[in-house]
Amino acid sequence: MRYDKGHKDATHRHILETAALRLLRDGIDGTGIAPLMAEAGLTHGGFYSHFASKDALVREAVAHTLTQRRGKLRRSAERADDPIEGLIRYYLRPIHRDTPEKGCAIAALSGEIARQSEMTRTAFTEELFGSIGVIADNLPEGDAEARRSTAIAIMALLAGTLQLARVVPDPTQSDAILENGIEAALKLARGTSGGGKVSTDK
Amino acid sequence: MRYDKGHKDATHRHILETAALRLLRDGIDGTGIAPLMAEAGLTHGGFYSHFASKDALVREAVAHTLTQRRGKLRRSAERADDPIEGLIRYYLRPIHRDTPEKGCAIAALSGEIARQSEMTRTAFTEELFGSIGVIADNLPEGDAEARRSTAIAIMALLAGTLQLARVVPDPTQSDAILENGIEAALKLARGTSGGGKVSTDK
DNA sequence: TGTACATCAGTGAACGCGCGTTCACTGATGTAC
DNA sequence: TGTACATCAGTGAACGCGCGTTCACTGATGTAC
Repeated sequence: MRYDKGHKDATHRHILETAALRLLRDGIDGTGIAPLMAEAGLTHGGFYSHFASKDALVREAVAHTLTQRRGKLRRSAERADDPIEGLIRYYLRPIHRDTPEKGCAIAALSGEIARQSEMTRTAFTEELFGSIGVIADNLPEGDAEARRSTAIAIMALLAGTLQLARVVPDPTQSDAILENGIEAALKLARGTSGGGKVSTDK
Repeated sequence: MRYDKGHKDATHRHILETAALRLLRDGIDGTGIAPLMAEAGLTHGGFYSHFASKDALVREAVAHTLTQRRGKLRRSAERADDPIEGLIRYYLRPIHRDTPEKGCAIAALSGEIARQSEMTRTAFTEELFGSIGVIADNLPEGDAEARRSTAIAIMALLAGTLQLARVVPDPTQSDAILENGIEAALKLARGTSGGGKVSTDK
């Protein structure tokens, strides 16, 4: 077809973005090459002129979406009066539970990523620590090392909370899990110095 | 063959236990009926005289293993001087990260369970709250409601931490995540009243 | 006690299907003359 | 400016394979007589 310059790159990115949404929604094993390419408006044969393998796609798509979402996470903190509270409440929004393709790749995929090739796990780890860095940057107290430690725990708590909220079918119970996760994350964020505004002060 | 009474029940349980290990190790999509039955020393055709479907097996196997492990979790608390610290340290042992079939089904499977039938999610939820109950029973302070809330957060933090530790390929970094999870879980467990023995008191 | 038969847990071939991957091909367009 | 050709992103049939599920069958043993 001899498309104009940049056409292939645009297609590549389009496949990547389509893949990211499907991976978040259906998981790695649940995402087939042929249906994915069809959703991107292409036929499956062309896939291998863009990616060496499904594993390579997963690696690239997950890194792509995590890098992109990291900016959204950062802005959710900047937008709020209390940055870390803004970030936590943004992450645990009901829409991020109900629409996994809008939610976090760490919550949606870390269980499956743990069973992938070391190359994929390494790529994921880099992005993971990028997101942890955004959390650390918005913590109100402590030196860099202490904030990093707290940020790791908050990341684990947020991802774990979103997963449990997705498992529980009853909406009321699931909402309570999200609210509970917000309170606990704030407690971790505010350290040993106090209960914060969410918990009932005396 | 006309096996003696109780033989079928024994086989059923044997399949269930073999399935639980494979599910924890390979995930739901990664567990095939034929290889599973072969590992149990049977042929795959017999599967459907024991279970109505793969979905039914998953439901039953995950419930089975979670009920069983709940006892181990409870004993890990009873064994320790500080029950909740014993429980947390038991859950986040490196062997539970390195050998998923010995670890927690909530950490290994909640990502995939979120995509299963509502029937399976309901069964899983019941077991989930059973485990949360064990954590709540071992918390040192607060009324029943407060302990339950804290227990939910600790459950999410522990499962999230184990998942992140499994993703990260570097052993030193992964160990640090586990240690960090222990500290954070203890902080949540000990509430607003103090830093506890793990964090550096002044 | 000895024989005939009913039972039913387990067998293994077969089903249609979707998977990841390969490959000979197409055909629109940029480039060379 | 007009024609011939090279390029290469995308096509679609085909590959072997493992999946979940079905089903006619086997054969050891408990039971009936």
